[in-house]
Amino acid sequence: MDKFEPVSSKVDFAGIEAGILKFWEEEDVFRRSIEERRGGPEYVFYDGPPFATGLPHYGHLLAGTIKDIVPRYQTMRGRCIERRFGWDCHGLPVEYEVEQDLGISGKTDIEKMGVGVFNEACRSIVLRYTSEWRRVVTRMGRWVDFDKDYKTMDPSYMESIWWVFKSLWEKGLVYQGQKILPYCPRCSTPLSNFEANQGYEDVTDPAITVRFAVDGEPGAYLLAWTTTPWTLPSNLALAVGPEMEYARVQEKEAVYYIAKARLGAYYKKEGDYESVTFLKGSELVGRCYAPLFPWFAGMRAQGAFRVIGADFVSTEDGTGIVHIAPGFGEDDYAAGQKEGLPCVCPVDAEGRFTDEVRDYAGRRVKETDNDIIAALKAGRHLVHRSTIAHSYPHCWRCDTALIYKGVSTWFVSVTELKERLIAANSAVHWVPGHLRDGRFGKWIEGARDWAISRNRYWGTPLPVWASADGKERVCVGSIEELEKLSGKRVSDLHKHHVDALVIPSPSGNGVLRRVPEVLDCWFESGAMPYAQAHYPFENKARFERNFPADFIAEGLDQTRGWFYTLMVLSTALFDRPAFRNVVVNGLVLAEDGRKMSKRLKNYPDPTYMLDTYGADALRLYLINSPVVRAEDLRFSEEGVRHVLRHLLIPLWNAYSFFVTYANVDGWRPSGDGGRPSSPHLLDRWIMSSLDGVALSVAEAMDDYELQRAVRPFVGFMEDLTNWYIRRSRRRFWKSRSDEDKENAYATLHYVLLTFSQIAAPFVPFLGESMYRNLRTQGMPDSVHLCRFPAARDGGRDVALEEEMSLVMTIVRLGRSLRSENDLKVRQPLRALHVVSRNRTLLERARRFEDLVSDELNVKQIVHDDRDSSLAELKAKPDFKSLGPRLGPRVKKAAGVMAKLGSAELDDLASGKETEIVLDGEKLVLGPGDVVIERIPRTGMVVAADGELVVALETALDEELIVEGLAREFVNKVQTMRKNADLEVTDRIDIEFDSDEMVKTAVGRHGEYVAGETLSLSCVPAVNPENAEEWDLNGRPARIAIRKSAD
RNA sequence: GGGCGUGUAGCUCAGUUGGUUAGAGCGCGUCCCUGAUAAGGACGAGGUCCCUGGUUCGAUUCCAGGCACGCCCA
Repeated sequence: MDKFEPVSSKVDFAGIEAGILKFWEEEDVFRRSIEERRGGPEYVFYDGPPFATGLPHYGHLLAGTIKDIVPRYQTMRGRCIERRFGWDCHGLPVEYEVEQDLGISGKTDIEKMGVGVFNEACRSIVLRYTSEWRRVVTRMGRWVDFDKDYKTMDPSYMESIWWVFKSLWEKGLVYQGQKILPYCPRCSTPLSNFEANQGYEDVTDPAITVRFAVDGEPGAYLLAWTTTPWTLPSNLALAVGPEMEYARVQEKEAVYYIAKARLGAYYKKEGDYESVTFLKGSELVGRCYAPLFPWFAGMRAQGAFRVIGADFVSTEDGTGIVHIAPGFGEDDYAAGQKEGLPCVCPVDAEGRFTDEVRDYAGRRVKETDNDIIAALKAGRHLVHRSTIAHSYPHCWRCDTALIYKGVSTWFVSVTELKERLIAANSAVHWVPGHLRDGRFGKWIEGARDWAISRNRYWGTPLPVWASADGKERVCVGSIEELEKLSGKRVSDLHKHHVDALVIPSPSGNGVLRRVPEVLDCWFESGAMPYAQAHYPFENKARFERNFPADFIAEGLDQTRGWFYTLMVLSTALFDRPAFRNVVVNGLVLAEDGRKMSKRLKNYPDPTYMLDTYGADALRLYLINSPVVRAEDLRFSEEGVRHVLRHLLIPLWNAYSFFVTYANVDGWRPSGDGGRPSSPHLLDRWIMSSLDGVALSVAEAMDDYELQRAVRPFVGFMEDLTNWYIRRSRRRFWKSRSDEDKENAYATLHYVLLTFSQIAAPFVPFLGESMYRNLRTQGMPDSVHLCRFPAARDGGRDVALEEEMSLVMTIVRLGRSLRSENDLKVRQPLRALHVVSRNRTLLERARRFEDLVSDELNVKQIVHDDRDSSLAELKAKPDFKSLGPRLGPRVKKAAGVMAKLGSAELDDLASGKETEIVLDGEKLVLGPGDVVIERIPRTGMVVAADGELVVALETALDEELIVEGLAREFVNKVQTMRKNADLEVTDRIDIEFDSDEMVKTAVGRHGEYVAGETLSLSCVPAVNPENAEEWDLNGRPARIAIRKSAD
């Protein structure tokens, strides 16, 4: 290979990416990037399993990008990182889909058709989108192993879950209890609270006020308010706030008790009742009342139907007297427990009244509201009836209104673990950091016991076998154990297989059968660290060596999901967090700030984005945004295009520039592609900047701050393309090869090659494409097999970087002066004055004299240390220094300093001390106490920045004008060359016609014109053929170019 | 109602260990450049740094209380 692959400046990123994907696959690069690091330090990554019931969206692409960048970077730091993809296979979403597919609904239907049939149907659909996922994830450039993926329905995975469960069981952390949970009557299952909260919707419900006749006070009633009339048959108590004020309202025919604060809501004016007296809630506590319905009236003997005191009673709405049904509300249940009340729950698994409530037996509870209200009215219990619009939870999957009811459920006692959870969490590095003690920390502190069981079918069964009376229980922790206990072969742990197995009672009392519940899929994903490794049945030593994970990354929604379940299980099992570093990403919203919605079509299709802009642009756009710090991102196609235009294309152009000229010159890197030792200041500067970038990127990546890691790219791209290459272009173009040209090539080659390595984790395709072409012999065939470029010790030359930034300031000021004075850069000027009292600064600027004069097209740079003639000096206090010293007098001092004379100002500017008088007191000012401002004197072509003043000599003489014309002429010819699509190496012949001045200019600067335009001849002609009209600084010209014969 | 986060230019976002002159990109206007061309440069307009108090010589920054938006929890 004696040339680089030609690189066109016209670039098709999507096409390049396709080629790189093919290369990765054919050369097995991903696998090699792991295998080559075997034996080295391992870096452990856990991938949170998605439900594959839908297609990946931007949220997945974002998380996937983070999950790719960090391991790619760590791989380049020498770590060995396995990345297994995972699939969340179990759970309600799948069951729901199958119900839809099969056209059935609810537990009755499922059991009628057979759990085995149903579960196998579930198994058959869970993986149906996996190939689509694989395609998109791969297209994004993410390296993750789909072949060695883990599935939560694998027998080995499920066996480990059993081991986890049994471990908790043995630690006494699992218990079965009754809890009031949000319950979906359609799915026949309790939901966790965080699931219930996913489905709040605004609905209108009945809101009725009913009266309860007080025992021993004929005609007196307690008023209670409820939005769930169907819970009234189960009423067992009424609660009041003991400290709250209540009113006893005397109406014509009855007496009503109601909270004083709620009087106004029920009585518009005082005349609505006859009289009113007040009493404290505590005075009502203990009074008894008559039940509304007969069915549980017998409970009176057990303490029901009396007034109790409770602290949750509020007067925000209702009557300040709360109807208590312990079977149907969390507060109610807790109050009931406290008061020793019985608990009734006459509702079956499908949300229908049981036979206990005779009148409504078999009917869905919500559907009985109206009949119950009618019955109450008939019984003269109803006082008021209206409706309320409020937010009420619905099943996040099937949209059915949830009910709250007591359910027999298995729990992990998280409350018992709380202190240990907090301790484990304190060791985790969260990005952003506030999550640790903020949202996640607070969540743990307030954690309640975790309901882990589901009364469903498609999930890992609880490995508990119990006797009919529930007194004997055996927890099984492995397949082997189950085989031994049941005497049967076991190959599948799903419900329809293991439910058939019975275990003989250890005490000889018949057989134990498995309890019906399956585990919540959150329990399964939380067990992922162990289960994906089939721990402890396999990989024991390896797992223990590599636990916890170094890194995970998911969305903010996992605070109460995966992050939490991972933490609970790892703490329960090992008293450690399951991950050391976690990057939390925010929500990707549509550009209009709303959620992305397929229905609204308010976002561009990911595939279209990938095809149009490429994965690298999309990745970089996502990463270079606050969404990697858990903030929201409004996704905008414009933003992706911006990344492409301002980062990727400039980089590509720089690369294309290099390759094009290197090939023209037949330049090849000598040696190993290591850092060249050029004496040229530009070369040394760009390499120093590059070191700075490598260092910043590494630092940010080591802190897991991805946006910070990407930020230096922007500045570097500016420096490289807009300064280094532009300023160095001539060094590449000059026809003679010499040492300087060699240095220029070697430097740019080194910089591009190194930068391809720095950028590789972020833009893996572009990085790879550049690297593959630029790499030298002996280097790995993929950039992703390289070591990340570390900033070399002493490689930085910070002084040089500061110098260059000074030079850039001078140039910026000079350009600004030209622009203000309408002097185009092509017009040479006599001189630029660089003026500063700071000799060091002048000295530094002097080193780049040639660069500045060339850039600003001036014949001479004049350095001077006297700035007073160009700019007026003004002094202001340096508040940082003088503020603490003078305190309140600092403002006065500012006034005095504003009036300083030129002699004093001169002294201060020259670094001498001076005195001012403040409140009659002498005050010595050192140079550190003042800030000197330079205000360019009006009427002069002067600009200032800090200690620096720059002035431009604008007078033109004949020589300058002629030279300007020559430049103008060259410029037009170049435009014509380009319009004619000539190669940069093509030679041309020029004929032109213009006035004498132009002819003089072309004649006098003939060599320059020939060199710039690669013209073999350039002659005046009377009427040149195919000439183009031009205006050269106001002089008409006709120019014709023709590609030379040879 | 509670928790967490966010609030800086028309838009997207940096920044501020407290220092009197708050930045970038996009967009807009004027001009320049045209061998980086899906570009580039200069200049300009555009800001009560959400509000109110407090601490301080000095607050966009720290503290307290509000407001708005988002997410989470009730």
